[in-house]
Amino acid sequence: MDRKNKILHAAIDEFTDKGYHLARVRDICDKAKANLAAINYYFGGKEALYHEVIEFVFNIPDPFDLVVKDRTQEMKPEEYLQHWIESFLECTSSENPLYKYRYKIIIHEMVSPSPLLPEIMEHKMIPRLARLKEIVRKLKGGQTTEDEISALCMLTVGQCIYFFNKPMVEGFTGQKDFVGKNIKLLAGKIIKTLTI
Amino acid sequence: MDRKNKILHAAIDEFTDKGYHLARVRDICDKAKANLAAINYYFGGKEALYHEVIEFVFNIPDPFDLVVKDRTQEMKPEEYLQHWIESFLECTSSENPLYKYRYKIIIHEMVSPSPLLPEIMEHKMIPRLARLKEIVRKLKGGQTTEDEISALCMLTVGQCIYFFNKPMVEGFTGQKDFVGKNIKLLAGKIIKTLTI
DNA sequence: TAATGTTTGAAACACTTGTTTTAACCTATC
DNA sequence: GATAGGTTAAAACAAGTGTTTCAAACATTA
Repeated sequence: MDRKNKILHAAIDEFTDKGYHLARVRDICDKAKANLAAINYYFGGKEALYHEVIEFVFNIPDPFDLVVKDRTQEMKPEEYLQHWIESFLECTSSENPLYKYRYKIIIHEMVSPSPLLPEIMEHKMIPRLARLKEIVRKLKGGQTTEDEISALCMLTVGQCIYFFNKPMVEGFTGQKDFVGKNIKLLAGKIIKTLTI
Repeated sequence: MDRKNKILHAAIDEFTDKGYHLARVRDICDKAKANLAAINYYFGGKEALYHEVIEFVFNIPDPFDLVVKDRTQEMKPEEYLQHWIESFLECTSSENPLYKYRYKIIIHEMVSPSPLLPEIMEHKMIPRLARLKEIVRKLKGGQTTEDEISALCMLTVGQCIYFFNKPMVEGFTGQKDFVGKNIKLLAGKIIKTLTI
């Protein structure tokens, strides 16, 4: 792997772990075994590097995208949402860090926004949530209000994303892999939020 | 209000807003109109000041405590949980910042832990979650597994705490006070997670 | 009032952090 | 091999950040 790519991947690690503000360019260079000046040489600065990290991370296809592919139209809403929720939970407990990057970035941006949040919001998050909304509307039928659709979507996301809270889940259950062990149980409960 | 108290309250503002690492002692002093050296004079340093902030914030009685008081034993689990959830949602949308402090600290600690997280976890959070667990166990009866009880509690907290995400909720619904407007709707959905 | 202890304020200190500079080091092309 | 263009490395810079210093100001009490 060339140096630029090594820096990019070290940056992904650092930014997803600490968030934009607490990430340190010196730590990124150390991880990449690169000189401090390399970030500015290759990327133009911390913010520009973060921008490339965002582009990379939000283009990683997650397990859900792989399962669903182009079958969105032919899938029943229940089936689609079942996959959506299980994939989400899998990401929170997966050994593969690739699947966690996106959500880690989102969580950091929600708590300590970077200068790039408006862009991420507009181009990465709103479109994704809009697709979820569409499917939930299909599931619930025409008589359901817009507010109720929004509420259902957010309750679903809230239930899933909470399990990225490693210290919380471990502190509360005393278990290291509670989510991985209980994906079916959790997904079953969450899908009921939507179907009942 | 004496200077020490003014600093404490400015610190509460700053720490709950930015979290421990991104809070700036200079900003706290500016807010309190105090000299930079005052923090070290009165409190002994940034971390010691944060410690006092934690003690203060976690001792503010929230709306739930006020309603329930000593009636925990005589209340039906359903009633107790109904209050618990509605109070939580009220905190997320309340005009009164007092009720938000605790949750803001928790969220920051989960995402970017401070040196005080282990203490907060042990003395402030685990006991509170244990009480919730107890009530949920009472509600679900003896045949329910420990993992299912834990799952239900975390799904409940996850649903509630998600609504502290101002940028998320506003970006997704396009509304400034979605939660305040829809507390009953949201609480109704969340309580179903537990009762069905 | 004088003496004592407490509080305040300006400056400086030591360290961190993103960026820039400048020279040395490759490497491909003629 | 000489040259030019791209790459790397060490050092320095400027701004930020928690802490400390020390003398002045203030308040309290004998």
